Amino acid sequence: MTQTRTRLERGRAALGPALALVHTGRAPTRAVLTAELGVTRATAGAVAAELELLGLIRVDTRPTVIAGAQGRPSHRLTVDPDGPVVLAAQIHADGFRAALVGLGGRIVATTPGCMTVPADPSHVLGLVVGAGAELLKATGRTCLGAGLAVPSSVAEPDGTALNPLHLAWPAGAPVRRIFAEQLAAYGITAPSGAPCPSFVSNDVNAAALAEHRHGAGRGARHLLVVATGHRGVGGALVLDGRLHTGSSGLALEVGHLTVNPEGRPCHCGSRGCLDVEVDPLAFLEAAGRAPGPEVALLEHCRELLREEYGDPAVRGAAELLIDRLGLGLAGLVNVLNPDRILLGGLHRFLFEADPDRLRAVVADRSLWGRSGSVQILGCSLDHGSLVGAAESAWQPVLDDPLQALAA
Amino acid sequence: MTQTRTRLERGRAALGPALALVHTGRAPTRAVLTAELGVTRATAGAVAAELELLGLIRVDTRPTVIAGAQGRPSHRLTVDPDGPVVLAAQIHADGFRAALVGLGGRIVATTPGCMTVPADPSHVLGLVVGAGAELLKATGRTCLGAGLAVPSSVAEPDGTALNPLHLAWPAGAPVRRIFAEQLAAYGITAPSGAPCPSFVSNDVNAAALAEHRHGAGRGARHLLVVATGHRGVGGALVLDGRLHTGSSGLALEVGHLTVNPEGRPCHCGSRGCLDVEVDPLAFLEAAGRAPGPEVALLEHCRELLREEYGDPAVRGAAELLIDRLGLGLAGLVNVLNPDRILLGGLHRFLFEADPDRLRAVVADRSLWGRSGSVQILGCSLDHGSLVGAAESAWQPVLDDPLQALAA
DNA sequence: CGCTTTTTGTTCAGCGTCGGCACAAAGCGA
DNA sequence: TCGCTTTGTGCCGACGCTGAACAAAAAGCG
Repeated sequence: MTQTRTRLERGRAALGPALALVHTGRAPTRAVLTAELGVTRATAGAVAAELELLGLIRVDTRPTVIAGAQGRPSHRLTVDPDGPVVLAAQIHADGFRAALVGLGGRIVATTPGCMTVPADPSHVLGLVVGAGAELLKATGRTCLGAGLAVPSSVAEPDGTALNPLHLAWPAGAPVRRIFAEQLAAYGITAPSGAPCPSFVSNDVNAAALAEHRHGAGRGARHLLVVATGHRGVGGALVLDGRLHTGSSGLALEVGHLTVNPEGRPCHCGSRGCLDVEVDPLAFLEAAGRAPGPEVALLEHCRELLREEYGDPAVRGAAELLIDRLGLGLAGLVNVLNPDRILLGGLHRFLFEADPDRLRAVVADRSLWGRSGSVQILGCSLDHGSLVGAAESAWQPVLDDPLQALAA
Repeated sequence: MTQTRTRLERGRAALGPALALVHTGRAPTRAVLTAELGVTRATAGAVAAELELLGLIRVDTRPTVIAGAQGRPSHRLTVDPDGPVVLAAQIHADGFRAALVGLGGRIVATTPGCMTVPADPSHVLGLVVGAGAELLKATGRTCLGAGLAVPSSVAEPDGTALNPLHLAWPAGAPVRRIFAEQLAAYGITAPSGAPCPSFVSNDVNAAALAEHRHGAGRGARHLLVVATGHRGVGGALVLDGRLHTGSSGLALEVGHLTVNPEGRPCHCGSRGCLDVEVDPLAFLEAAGRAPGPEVALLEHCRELLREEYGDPAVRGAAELLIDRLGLGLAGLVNVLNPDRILLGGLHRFLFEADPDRLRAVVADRSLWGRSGSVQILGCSLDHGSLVGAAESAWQPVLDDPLQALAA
């Protein structure tokens, strides 16, 4: 009943991988695409033409000569800047943000960060989806999917938020269902009119995915991400380009690794957990500073570490926390053996205050710190969780562009 | 130059998956194979015929009627009992064992367990490969590959044993190279005459692979295996049918999780590690028993747990160790979120002494013990490491039978 | 004891896809 | 201006899969 818009002769199977290569910037030209896909030039050409016809990428045939290169100049491949987008949404303790994200992780449009206390899930998700609907109307873009990042474990396959404590939501809130309902309520659908494919994920998981594809995690085979927000520690693992969320979405709950056997009690029943030993409050307390207003806790820590690292109290507190963080990371290295670790939030600021100290602790306290060398870096994206939420929504398109665009 | 032995018209891509299904017993008939592969009956028929022609499986066309089934009886698919084998070898603290293992994890022939102190790697590997050569000569089987399991971390990609402490080998011994050399020295080659494909892996990793394919781990998506041998604790993780060994082969070093903050010092520099808190010596000491001879330590523990569980000292020691093991497992559950855990060695005996206690501890001490339900079982194979070593050697055949048999 | 129904195995035509090849195009350097 | 190198494109042939028709082997049923 629907006309086949293209007669694709070859390259159907390579369509997804090809799009993923352009999406992550690993295929700047058609020649590179040919090599990366391991197909003939003919097939790569057909694939590029088809992706252009689908409105996903642009093939720039103008002779853009690369200096020093011999032979005929290759056609440049870029993500179509006017192509379709996905709706990305992020909820955090202080508010929310909605954005439209194109291929390549490019934020096409975004709301300002909206400050509000996200008490009731339906209400907040209504606000953020409503903001997204405004953006869609204003830009006139087609929307292929929607992704949401929340600061909570998300149980699979039901899509419920198990511990959205920082949001004051009820535990077990059916976030995926509410998100889908709000999308429907605001009339956000797939081009076909079918319900918009929607995805909910933990914010650190989302950020890890974004970093792996567009940030400091590019090229890592086994990427471990550990980050603090205002409270609590989150972890994520990207294995061979795919998020490892465990059998029920609850993997990488790294907040309750013991990093200080004589430490303060944790709500989990144990004591000295990473969650309570290496967070902004613990840092400020160790540095002998007043905690200040809740919203600015993290920024306060960053300022201290940047401006007052000469102060022995600050430096001592930092070193104490770096050592404990290193102990936790070493435990994870022993279990996961990643080739790269990215740190976010306070962990990143602590790391950047004294990179060598953290590296040394991890190497000393992990069994094969020296042999199984692991690279440690800070997260590099400004809105990692937001872009990562978009990534999860892009995934079906990257897996099978034809099917995803038809739906 | 070499004649193509078969004219394969269809099913080339499905050949490997089909063999894997028969290998793991998930395709007892051609009809099931058709459904599992998601191809047409025609393709499944061609695949089965080709695999039979390659001498890997048998298609039994005799009318083996299954009671209660309507319609035409399906042809039964079985692994060819007279087909090719791989050489499997295992080194442990007390000696070694060599075996020939066919498809389906069937041990076709094996040496008795040879007791010796495996001091020099070249010497022991010479002995075990020599024993394997004898078996090959005696049975006249063709050998498609060789796998070796050792009680040590094996670094990738170099194939060196990093901590073969229980073998008194030097750390960093190039086990993979030595194994390949000994295979060449004993004239064990691929049918083509090329060097025999050889693989070295950690013994717990090997056992995990075997359990996943032929034992208590069948059907698990994320399988965690934790086991003790005589000394030390090993872990392994099978993700979606593939062993997760980390970026340099050193993942799942679970021996140094802290399970008793005030515990005994460990050689790793920390204290209260799983490695020293839940092993046979710790158990016997807690039970107030004399350790006895090194070789029989594990068997001694098993006897105690089976015969004298009524003794309050034994029971108390068991419960203490179960609680500590549970704490360690809970940490792993938080990080990995597996859907099944298998326990081996002393851990298995402790678990079987009081399954409910261990399950309760894991549920209580892991964050989502109740929600993300994890199944705990004991290992089920007699020679898991041996069969697992064979599995690693079978892998290329399962991935691409045509290429593997041609090589 | 036929016949029908159900399920499975086999053969064959059709065709979608892909590799390989030849040719054209586009820049560089002598 | 003429090779040389690299890249893009059209065309042919072949591989390998789907689908359908047909055959076979049991169970159910009057």
